[in-house]
Amino acid sequence: MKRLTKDVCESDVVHVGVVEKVRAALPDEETLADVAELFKVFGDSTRTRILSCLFEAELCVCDIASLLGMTKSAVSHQLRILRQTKVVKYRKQGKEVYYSLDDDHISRIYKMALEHLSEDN
Amino acid sequence: MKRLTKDVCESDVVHVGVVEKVRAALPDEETLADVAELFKVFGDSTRTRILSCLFEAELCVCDIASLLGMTKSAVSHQLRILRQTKVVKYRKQGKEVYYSLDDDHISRIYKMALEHLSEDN
DNA sequence: ATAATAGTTGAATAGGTATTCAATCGTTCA
DNA sequence: TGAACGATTGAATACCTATTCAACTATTAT
Repeated sequence: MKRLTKDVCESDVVHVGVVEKVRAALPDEETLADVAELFKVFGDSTRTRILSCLFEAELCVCDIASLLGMTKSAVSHQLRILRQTKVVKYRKQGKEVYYSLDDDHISRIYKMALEHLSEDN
Repeated sequence: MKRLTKDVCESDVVHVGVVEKVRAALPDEETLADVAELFKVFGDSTRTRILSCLFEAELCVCDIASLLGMTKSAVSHQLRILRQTKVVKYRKQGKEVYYSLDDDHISRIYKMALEHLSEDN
């Protein structure tokens, strides 16, 4: 994804002082990658739609598929990603699997985004 | 990205009552698409790294390229996305273009994500 | 045991996207 | 004016990813 090359800016015009200060303050690469990873999960409208359903109620795969007008397969693939990233949890009951939000950080972040979008119209 | 198919779940086992309640409570598609769009911007580690630099100081393209070890071109491409989505703003001074964060919703959302990641270790 | 249904999974495909490369624009300075 | 540099841009490429399709598992009911 990222690769070093020649043209990295060897100029003398770089603001050395500021740059060094900023470099020292940066979080480590791993943390930044984790942040990006978390946001990537939210950065898909199918997953966003699934989450907005689960804000309202615990639902089975078939319910979600019905709400989104999508196949169970497509929904299940996305639920797998949400499961792996600990965004949703599930319980099995009979033939059905019920999904719900794993913790409320999720809805806080989501609601903050909605707020952001509405405030600057 | 999304497409209707036959297998959408025509089953009678769907929880009709709950589903209708949830459907009524859902935000409109456009809002959900906007939310996903916003998160998508954060869902790339290059952009996350750029933002974490801009949390610290206003910087020119060359500074950022230097900090990330990337070409000015690659950085500029990502800055364009951040500009278009109103996440960063810029001012031109001489030959250089200085970038900074557009509003502080951005850092609030970002910091909430960091918090989320650290809390559940 | 068999049929039916809920859900999952892997492979294939199609669409999306980040980086590179080369060309270009705009500004400054000699 | 022309050279140098910061920055942007478009096209090409290579990688990533969401959905489809078909096969499969597990559970329930007849």
